Amino acid sequence: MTTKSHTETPGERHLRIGPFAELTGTTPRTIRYYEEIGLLAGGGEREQGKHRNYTQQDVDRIREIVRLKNLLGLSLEQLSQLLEAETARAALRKEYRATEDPAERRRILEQILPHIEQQLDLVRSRRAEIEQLESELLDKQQLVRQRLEELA
Amino acid sequence: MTTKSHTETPGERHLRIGPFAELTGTTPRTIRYYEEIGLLAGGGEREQGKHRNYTQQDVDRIREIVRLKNLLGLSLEQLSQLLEAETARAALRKEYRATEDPAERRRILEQILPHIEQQLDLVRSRRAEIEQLESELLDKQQLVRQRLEELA
DNA sequence: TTGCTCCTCACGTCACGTGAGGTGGC
DNA sequence: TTGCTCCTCACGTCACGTGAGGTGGC
Repeated sequence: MTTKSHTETPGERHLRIGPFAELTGTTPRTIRYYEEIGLLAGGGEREQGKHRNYTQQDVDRIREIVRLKNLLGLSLEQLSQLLEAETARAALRKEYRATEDPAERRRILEQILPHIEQQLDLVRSRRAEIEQLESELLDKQQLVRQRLEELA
Repeated sequence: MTTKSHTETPGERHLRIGPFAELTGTTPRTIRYYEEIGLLAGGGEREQGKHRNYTQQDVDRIREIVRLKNLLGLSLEQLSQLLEAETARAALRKEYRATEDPAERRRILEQILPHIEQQLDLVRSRRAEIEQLESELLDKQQLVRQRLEELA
């Protein structure tokens, strides 16, 4: 067994695009496309022609993108805006940890709340639509079952 | 006020593509495209160049397509298959109404059930995903709120 | 008859899929 | 060194959007 020349850190760029895509439920082409349109900073600086490398944080980020895209049916344009807010939030978190001042901390936390609210609104209205569809299907099912009973 | 030369029937082809698209939450282009790929029988027989006309039934059908597409994220290929089953079900309903034989009716009803089950499965797994996302967001929100309390 | 809506091409776009031909790195 | 994965074009595809130029029907 070979030994790594350095210890693993969570932000280490040890993932190549293949395994990275697999971990995020996408394909290498999708990852390159997201980089192309600016959704994803291309695995750090990289000389032309060299391989992309990703971190575990990148995995989390893309997983989140894919999830929102699939579940909410957002365009990459819309996702891009949502992610800008997400990035802004990450910056705020950093600020948060950097300060000890309670007033400052309160200001930061209060900025985060409306962003969560916004996502919750999207998710809730989707859930309402799904539940509506589900209940209609259940009604149909019930109707058919009832008729079957009547035939017995 | 002008009088129609005939009485309104539910299956009457009185809708032109514009209002039809609006009623279904789509665009004329989308409707033509669905016809092009065979998802929709093009508003009855029609001589080349003449206007398409649709019925209220068509409205219901396309609304259902759009809903399933948006909520479940299905491709038109997958929808096409789902709609074949739907069409088969419509045929079964007709058979159902045409017969009085209880054994025959039972057979028909039992064919319909698994189809509803299938759609329910799709819808339920979607709902589970949405609910998972929602609960994660609620957790985040709760965490931020708690920290705000601690600062007070 | 005049407008408005509709018609049919046909090219554009978004979000990737799919090779082709070549290079990087364990 | 050999394979495998990665690289960059670049064209294809799905689900429409968007004109262009022309005709239908209240």
